[in-house]
Amino acid sequence: MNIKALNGFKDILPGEVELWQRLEALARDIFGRFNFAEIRLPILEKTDLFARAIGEATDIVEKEMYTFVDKQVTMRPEATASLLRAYIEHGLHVQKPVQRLFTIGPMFRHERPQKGRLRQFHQMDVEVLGSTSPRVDAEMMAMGAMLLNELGLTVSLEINSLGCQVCRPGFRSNLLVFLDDRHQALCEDCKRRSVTNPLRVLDCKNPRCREQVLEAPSLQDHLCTDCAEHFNEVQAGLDQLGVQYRLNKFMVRGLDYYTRTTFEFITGDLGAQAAVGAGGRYDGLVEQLGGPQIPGIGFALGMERLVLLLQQQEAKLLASGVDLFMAGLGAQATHYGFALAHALRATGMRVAMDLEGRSLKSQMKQAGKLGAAHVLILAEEEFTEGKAVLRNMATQQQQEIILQDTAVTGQILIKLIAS
RNA sequence: GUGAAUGUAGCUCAGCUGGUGGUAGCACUUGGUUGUGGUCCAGGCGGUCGUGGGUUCGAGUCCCAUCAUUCACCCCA
Repeated sequence: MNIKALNGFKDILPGEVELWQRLEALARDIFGRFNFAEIRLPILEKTDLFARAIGEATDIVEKEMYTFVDKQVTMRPEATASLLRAYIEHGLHVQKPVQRLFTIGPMFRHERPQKGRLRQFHQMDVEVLGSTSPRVDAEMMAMGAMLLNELGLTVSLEINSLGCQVCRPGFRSNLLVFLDDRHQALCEDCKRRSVTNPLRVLDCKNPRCREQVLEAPSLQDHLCTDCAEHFNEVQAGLDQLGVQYRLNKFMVRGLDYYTRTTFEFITGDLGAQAAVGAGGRYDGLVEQLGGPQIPGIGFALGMERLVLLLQQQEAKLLASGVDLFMAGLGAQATHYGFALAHALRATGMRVAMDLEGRSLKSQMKQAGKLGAAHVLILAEEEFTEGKAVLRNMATQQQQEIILQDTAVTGQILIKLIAS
């Protein structure tokens, strides 16, 4: 076998899939509690959409997109751009002044894979459009925290404010002056960053840069009164809802569209991939994409990273996949069991049956491995007398049952197993 | 895109300075129990040693290339 999955692409096998299902089910439940509606979006969009939304100069757009060059289309590297496109295209802002939407699905970025980072990865993406209320920011983070908490994960929340079009330019030019003075002391990456994306120098991991940056002009001191007040109210909201967080004035988000509130859910258990979820406000983005002047805020959770944490933090789930194992011995009895299994499945019961004609011992082994709650033993001798044996695998108790036609026997079994 | 490490059974791994691929563990399977699971015991199935070259009488082992994986950088969820 020399055909393998592509580098950075993974199969999710039975065993792990159950974890994904549990994650999605809980997320849908919680998003529902907060009155979010699901939206399903295409994976392929015009390349231009992402270039405009994410930013021409970002790494994602510059070198990480899967693009069909001849068709000018790209497999989405993130969900927000697509979601806003759909929002604008269908005039959802007219239907409801505030839209709360979420979407779940695969994203694609051509990066070098490593732990918690794949080329096809999955995100749960949540957005609120049409509100500038700081309560929305707080509620959104509270919802993320609730999900992580109910998954049993310990993850910390860091927040910051990046200001708006009014206050960011002033901060940016002050920062540029500061970085110019220290240029020689910065690492190579930061020398480059100070030209391409100066804000990113603030969260460089290099200890020397960190030291330099300690005295850098603070974003907090440059916030205009509106932004400062907004950020204060966000924090007040988090306090009111009892959400733990930490102010990180060096936190900068990578995508160009963020304004004001930004936040990250961080773990120390995933190596270099600390962020399991992150997002922020993007008050100018809808307009920038050709829509009306509508504010928005959103965040994405990395599902691979959550699943890794669930596995790592021993959040195990062991559910029996089988209610009944049908064990048949002999042609006549097996013939009857084949039909009985089908009748039971039609009523909703999960029934497993070995169709290979193996020994009873082997069939019992299979039943044990599958975690079957009960086994119906249809053996030649009893079968000719119209009887069979129902075994409770947990208690090891067995009882004889009288066989009738499959429909009637099915009803009897359902009652016996339920009791 | 950069750096480093690693590729031997379905999985986890032994295999020394080159000399016949491991009674290895897990998993799968058969039997011990003429018809009863999870434990135990005995057997069985299972390998192009990532791939392609080279050195050598001889390569899993050394050299080169290539592909893949992992971790880190970059970036990001």
